[in-house]
Amino acid sequence: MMCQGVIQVNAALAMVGAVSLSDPSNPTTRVMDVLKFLAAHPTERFTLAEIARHVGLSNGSAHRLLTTMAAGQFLSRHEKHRTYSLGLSLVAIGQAAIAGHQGIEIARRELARLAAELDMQCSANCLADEEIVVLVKEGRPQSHLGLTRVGERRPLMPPVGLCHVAWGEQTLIDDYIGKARPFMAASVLDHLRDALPLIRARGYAVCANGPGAAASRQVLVTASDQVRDDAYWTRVHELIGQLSADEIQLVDLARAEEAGVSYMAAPVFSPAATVAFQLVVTGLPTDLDPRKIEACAQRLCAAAAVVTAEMHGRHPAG
Amino acid sequence: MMCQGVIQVNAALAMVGAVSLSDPSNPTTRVMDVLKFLAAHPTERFTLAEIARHVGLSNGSAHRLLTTMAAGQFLSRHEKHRTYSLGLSLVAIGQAAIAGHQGIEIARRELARLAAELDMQCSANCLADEEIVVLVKEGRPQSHLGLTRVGERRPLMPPVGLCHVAWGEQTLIDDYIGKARPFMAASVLDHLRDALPLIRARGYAVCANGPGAAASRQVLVTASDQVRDDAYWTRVHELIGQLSADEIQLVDLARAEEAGVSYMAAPVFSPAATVAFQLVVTGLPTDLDPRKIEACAQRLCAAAAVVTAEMHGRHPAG
DNA sequence: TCCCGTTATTCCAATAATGGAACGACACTG
DNA sequence: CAGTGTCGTTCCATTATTGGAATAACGGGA
Repeated sequence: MMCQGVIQVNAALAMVGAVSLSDPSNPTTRVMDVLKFLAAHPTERFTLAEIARHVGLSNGSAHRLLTTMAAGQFLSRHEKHRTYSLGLSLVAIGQAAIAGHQGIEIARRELARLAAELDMQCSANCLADEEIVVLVKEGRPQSHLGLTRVGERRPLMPPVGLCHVAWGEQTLIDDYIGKARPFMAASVLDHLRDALPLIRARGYAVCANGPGAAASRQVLVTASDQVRDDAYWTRVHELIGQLSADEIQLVDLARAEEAGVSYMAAPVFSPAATVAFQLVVTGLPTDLDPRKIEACAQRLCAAAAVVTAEMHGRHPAG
Repeated sequence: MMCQGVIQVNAALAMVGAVSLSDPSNPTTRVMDVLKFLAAHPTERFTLAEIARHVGLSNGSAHRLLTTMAAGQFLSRHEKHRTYSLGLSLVAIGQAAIAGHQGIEIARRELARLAAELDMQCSANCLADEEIVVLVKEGRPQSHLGLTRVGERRPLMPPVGLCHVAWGEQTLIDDYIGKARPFMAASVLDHLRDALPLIRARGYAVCANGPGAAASRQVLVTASDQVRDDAYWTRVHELIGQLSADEIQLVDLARAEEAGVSYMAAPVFSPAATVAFQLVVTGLPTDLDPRKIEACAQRLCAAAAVVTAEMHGRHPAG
């Protein structure tokens, strides 16, 4: 029956607040979309027309939007080339946001320590509106693939964001699995479902490397430069279908020796006992033996625990 | 005749882009206003009604605005207390904005060095839509008055923002002086006018301490907590009228021994040869002799020059 | 516990923003 | 140097958002 799916979707929407549903063209959303788009490309500059295309605006609307934002220094405008990028006001606002979330600075400190100890790439990301947003990055700057650049956004789809999902609300879990279902073999889907309790029990998530993970990375990274059109989503969905069980969650750490570990993640909890953000370690050597991996994971969890503690977070009861 | 004033105002508006004029209730502006308000109070949390009052919105509009922004993690919502503050997405966007403005990190480094050397409070601020926005702060954290907190905003009025004005466009100068004119004695106004070429020649601005400066600080600081209503502007205007010539710009450094220096500022130029932001030193000891003040100023200018150079800025030809 | 002031949320008519096209300007190219 | 495509800007009727009041849900105090 199709009914169940519909009910789930409605529940999720009611949960979120139904704003995105009833407002097909919310002006607030457009402002945020412009900022999100520009934040995903911090070093580039875009013309009015480019931005209009990327966020789906008419030139006329984009013109007033960008002019207004530039007037307030939310965007900085390069007069010569008529291009826009994030403005200085956002620097101030970003600093203020950090001041309001003590966890961020603590996380940065711990991630830097972690990156130095393990000589790996460490980052933190949070969940924003069905997307994963990179908040902090420490360690070897700008990996060869430019994989995780602060401000970048990726859709919440396997195999990323598992910590957000594993400790998230039931509706989020249902949504996550629901989005993956059409593209996964039944056995792999079951593996994904079973992975969540395991992640909760272990306290961290670990994904194996492999052709699916690599291809997925490739697409997601290169795709961050382009519009998320139907072709993009088709590719993403195809890639999800190609993921192996180990690439979704590595149950048996011994199997890591085959292809290595793609990433490990551990959650940081907020005072409200929800996942504030997750700490991620990537760029692990491929020749790590299970013992080393276990040690890395424990070190990562320790860092996450420190951050949780210092920001007065609480581990959810269950 | 009144005509001249009107002409000036129209010129200024045409300059800015006339967006703020023709759009009495621009939805983009409202988003920015909410962010600006929350950024000015990074550590506090506000209810929907409070925010609606402060930015001048109806509860209904504020509700959808805040809900939408919270859904995208532009605001974080405290479910228990139903309060809002800046969200994690803004952390990412702020980091991205910093990545796009190389000058910021260089400025932070130089300001930190400066603060350490001089044991004073150093900050950087930029001009945004007729307001001064604090971008960076280094040195003794949170002065006794909480004078300059990152994200805070102050109206562009004497005696602040002189570097922005002195090297700014003629329309900005006219606007600045025009706004001050109604509240200043003619002689003081002349002093202000004459100060701008002096600042350009010296390469920095320096204001003396005194009753006017102190009172002004007091009002501006305490006022950052409240709505900018008519009463607020009346007080600001009164205070501007009370400023002495030395409090606007200290022509003779020897006179500093009387009351000390309120602040010193030097401009950092962008590649387009405009003022990107200004570096400010505050919290100077009151017992500095003119030689020491001169040395401080030169050290400040050196820092500004380093930042300008490293971000490939150009000093304006004139 | 109840009450009361405040707050969050929903709804609809009034209002202001939007999108599309047309214009003017620019840069690039052959 | 002219042609051509793209870009930025302006304009107006259509359309979606806004503001205000009514409603519901708190939360603090006695």
